[in-house]
Amino acid sequence: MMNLLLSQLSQGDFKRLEPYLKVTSFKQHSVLFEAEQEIKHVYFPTGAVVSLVVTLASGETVEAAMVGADGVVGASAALDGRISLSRGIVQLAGDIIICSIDGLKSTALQSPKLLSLLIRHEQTVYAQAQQSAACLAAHHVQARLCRWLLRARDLSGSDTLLFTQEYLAEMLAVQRTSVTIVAHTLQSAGLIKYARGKIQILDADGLQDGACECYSTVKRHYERLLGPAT
Amino acid sequence: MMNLLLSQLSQGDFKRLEPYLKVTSFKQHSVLFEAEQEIKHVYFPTGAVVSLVVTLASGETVEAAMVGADGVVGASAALDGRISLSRGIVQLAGDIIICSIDGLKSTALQSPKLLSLLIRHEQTVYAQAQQSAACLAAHHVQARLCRWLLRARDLSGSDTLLFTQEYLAEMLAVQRTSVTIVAHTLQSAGLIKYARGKIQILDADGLQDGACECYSTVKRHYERLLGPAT
DNA sequence: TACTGTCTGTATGATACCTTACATAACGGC
DNA sequence: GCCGTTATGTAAGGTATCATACAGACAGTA
Repeated sequence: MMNLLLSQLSQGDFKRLEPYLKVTSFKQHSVLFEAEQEIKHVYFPTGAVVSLVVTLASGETVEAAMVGADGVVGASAALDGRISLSRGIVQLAGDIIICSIDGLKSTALQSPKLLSLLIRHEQTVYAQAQQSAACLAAHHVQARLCRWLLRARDLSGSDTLLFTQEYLAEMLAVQRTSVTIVAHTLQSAGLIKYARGKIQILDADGLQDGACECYSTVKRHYERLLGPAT
Repeated sequence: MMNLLLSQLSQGDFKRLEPYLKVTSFKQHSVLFEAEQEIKHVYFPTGAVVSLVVTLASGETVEAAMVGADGVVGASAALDGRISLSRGIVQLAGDIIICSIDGLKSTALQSPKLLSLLIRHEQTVYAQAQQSAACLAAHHVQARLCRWLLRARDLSGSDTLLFTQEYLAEMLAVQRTSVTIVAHTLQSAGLIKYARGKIQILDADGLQDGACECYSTVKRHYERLLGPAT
């Protein structure tokens, strides 16, 4: 599987970027970078799914955005600033194409097409963050969980997701017991099936009915800016 | 008063941009653009303060970021995409320097300095959005109000702010009655004084003690990327 | 088989905030 | 000064979620 941004590059651009690329496998829960640290690499997931999370002084973490093979992590900071704004963690294990920030920046400044892709992609991530803000303020845990599962499914391309309720709780910024309750509800409704860290999505359409609008809003923004993600 | 981004441009860059600039006054609550619309202009506030808000299907609005003379609104979309991701509203009346998106884009592609400023600024807005997400998820109304008032004070440069509780409630994504209660508490504590849409900040340090970490986190991100805003 | 750690279920009281409703108070126009 | 409008205060019941605690179920290991 390839990364959707890289696959949109011209052959020439890709050749120019290629010397700086290196594929690496990451395990679930790996931390790619911490917030407010100098970053040295840019991450183009191919199989892995990465989340950008804010960490608060209390230790609590809140997810702002999720990126998979449809995007890139750290590109904006690579172009300028060079400091991460959030923590980047691997939600779902898989491969990531790592690129040096200097390689990306020099290539982007020579390739309007690449620069354009990065600028538009950055907007899709921004759109996710602002939608997360609205979602956390206005929507209930159950709708948020449905949204989250659908998003993880889209990015992983699989109906089986390896997440414990504990972990979901952290991502949704709620208590673990709250996740237990709504997960139970969703299972009773026949939408999902889960056991000990393994969640199967049985009825994606049903999940979408239960999800808040944020799922489709984020998708719409993405498709407008970068085309269908298939 | 000048815009902080524009004032960092070289004389040559500014001269190139100048033909596309036009100062306009905006009243409070003006809508600069709606979400998901084609944008034609970029906004450099000088006296005005602008908020970027997400509107949900329910009609509820949630603020993701606030920009004043320290920044620019719509620049990222101007560089590419050309579609707004959120609604832009004027929080506090004042002047805004309007620039055509074509003018900004062509100038930015010729001026690495301007492009760099825009890219770094975009990150400060992203940082606000993700912090808003965390804040809405984890922090109480009182701390959020303190944060919000301090931010509005910084951007307006004034200790007197013209906001009704109704309006504050919308920005904080809570009920008006909740604002009344915490505003009353803050007034009793001698931190603010308010009456019929006019809020005076009496003790900014006290407010900062009551505010959540998000206020200083956002400020720190900004200063790292663009220097002290003074 | 027993043991241990992890994951999930459930219960219970607390609480921040919602929702709705209505009362009071200030301002602006006439 | 009167009156409609807007802004703020307050009350009372409801609810989603928190916080904490503990119990049961499953998987891996010895």
